[in-house]
Amino acid sequence: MNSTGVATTSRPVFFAAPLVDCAASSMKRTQHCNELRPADAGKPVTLAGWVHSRRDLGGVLFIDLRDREGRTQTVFDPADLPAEVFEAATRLHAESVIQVSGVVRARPAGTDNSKIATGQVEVLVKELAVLNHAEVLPFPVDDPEVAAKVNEELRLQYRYLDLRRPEMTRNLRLRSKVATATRVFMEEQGFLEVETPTLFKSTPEGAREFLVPNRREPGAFYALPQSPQQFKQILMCAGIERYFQLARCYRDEDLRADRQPEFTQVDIEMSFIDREDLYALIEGLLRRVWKRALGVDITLPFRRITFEEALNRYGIDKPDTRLGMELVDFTEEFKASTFKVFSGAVAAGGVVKAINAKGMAGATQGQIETMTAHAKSLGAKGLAFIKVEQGEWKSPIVKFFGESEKASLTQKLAIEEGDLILFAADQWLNACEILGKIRLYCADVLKAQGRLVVPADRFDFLWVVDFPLLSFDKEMDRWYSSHHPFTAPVAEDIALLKADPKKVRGQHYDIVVNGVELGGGSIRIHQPDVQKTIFEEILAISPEETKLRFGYMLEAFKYGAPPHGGIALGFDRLIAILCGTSSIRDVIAFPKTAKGVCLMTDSPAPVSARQLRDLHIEVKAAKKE
RNA sequence: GGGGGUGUAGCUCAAUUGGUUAGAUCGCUGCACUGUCACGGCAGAGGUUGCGGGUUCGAGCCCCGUCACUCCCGCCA
Repeated sequence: MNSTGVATTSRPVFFAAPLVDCAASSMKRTQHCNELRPADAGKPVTLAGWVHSRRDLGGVLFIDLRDREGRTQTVFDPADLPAEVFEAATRLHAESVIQVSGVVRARPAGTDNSKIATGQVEVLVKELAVLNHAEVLPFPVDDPEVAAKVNEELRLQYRYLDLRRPEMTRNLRLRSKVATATRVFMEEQGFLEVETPTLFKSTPEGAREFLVPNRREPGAFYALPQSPQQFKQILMCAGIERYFQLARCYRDEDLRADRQPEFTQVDIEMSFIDREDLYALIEGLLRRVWKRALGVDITLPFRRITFEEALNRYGIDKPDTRLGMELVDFTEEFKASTFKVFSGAVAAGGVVKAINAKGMAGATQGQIETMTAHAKSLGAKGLAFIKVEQGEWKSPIVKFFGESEKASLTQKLAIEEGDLILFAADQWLNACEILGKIRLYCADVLKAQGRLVVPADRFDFLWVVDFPLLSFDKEMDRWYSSHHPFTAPVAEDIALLKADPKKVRGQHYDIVVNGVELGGGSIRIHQPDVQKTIFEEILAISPEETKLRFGYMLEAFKYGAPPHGGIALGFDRLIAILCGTSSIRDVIAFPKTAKGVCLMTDSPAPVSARQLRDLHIEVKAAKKE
């Protein structure tokens, strides 16, 4: 096949490994498909890749050859080729894998293609090897517009075709780049990457776990870790001082666009630090990542906002500060209002808050109903609003407002023609959360109408701090950890632990960008007595239970535990933000559906009776037909 | 567990609101074509309208059930 005597060039060969196909092994590729330029004219080359498109003009045939790097046009001229080679080329389908040898030449004047990087040259083919003949595809991979709209079910079933699309390849490439940048940065900062077990022990707190049966002891199970939390703290006790890991984590909860049953965290833990050290570390890491991935210089340090302020101004603990439309408090103004819904809420210890959805006075009945449903889902009776149209305030409640109340609203909300004002009157947290949800809904509506434009390259980072350490579960009548039970209280609040648990702030922090919770962490408790107090007196876990579940940790803390803290960043979400996609499925090579199914391999799947017997498992549910 | 959306040719979508033989683009097959690059031209094939019931003279369209995908709530310490 190598009759043209294709020379080995001095250029670096893209893949050093030999091709598997024996027939073609004497003809390795010399360049990839995004490499040839006019300066290469006259060179004998060999390219390999997928048939991206074929243009058969009868006399002359063009095939665009594609590999991971790009595309190159190849030309088959029957005057120059044995009939059977030309014939074979005319029969090629899209996505067949071929290898061609030939000579590079500049394209004839006027036939350059400015859309591709190799558009000034082409390869005049002398030899062709069909390495794999592709059947007709279930969906096109060459047309970005059509391919992007293909039913996700098909894309997941034929994921290897989906991943050939340049958009998807780009995502995986960026993911790899960020993973490497992370490792390099953490290494520079003196961190050790330590792997922790994925066969762990069940820890009933938090997310539902995947259990792994074990054949040696009937009824005993491993669990896949929700995160390496406990191992990384024990590594601090082990004197590692600075640990990180790109850790795979598993949670058996219902899925979302940004949640998969298995996902990756950039997991970090450090000894002898306080919160400031951690903020600086993560800011440095994210600056490096943004620079490497997007070439963007992000501004440091990040803004900080307390949990309370985040709720007060944005109605959510992960604010998207790009959207404006901040919540405004009117508790004082409506304390004595004749509108009983407002004054009554204040009398009951609640607040009155409002937002101005600029330019949404034309909201449809359906949109108002959707917003009302949001409010009701959080326990509100209804949703009060004012439409400002034709210089008038159109609202069922405006008749209750006095002049000073109206003036105050106009001033504090900067009300103008075309605005929509929305109110919430309830207990503080609830009122904030209602308007927080409505604010996001309004932003979506305004974005769809083109009235709110958020630049794609804007990234609003912020630290959310001073979370309450504990939350109260009314149904269960007990306190539980807002974050996790190893979070240290803010030092000056420790005295309040038993007296007023609600007021205790945790040394917990979340990193948020554009309204997405990218990660969170905390300074941990390293004194066994404080930890014991939290477990037994606050969380009301019995000493026996504590010993059973966390005994090894409390034990480890007895023998010299350094003060320590850490954080975990959602790696998939991080990559999704960098790629500008809202679904992490687009940045995971082989994701699962919303029901946790892999459509390509058809897992999960039944196992044989023998496997079950070995594992001492009896399946009682009825078999599906 | 609950709510919304979607399901029609290999792909992406139509089908005048229950009425004749379910259409179009791309793809596919065939013909012709020597400078295309989303090649262009001519012709053709391709359908259990997700599946199962029901209402009706008549159902892609209405009703009930079911399956799959998707978005959201609950859940995710």
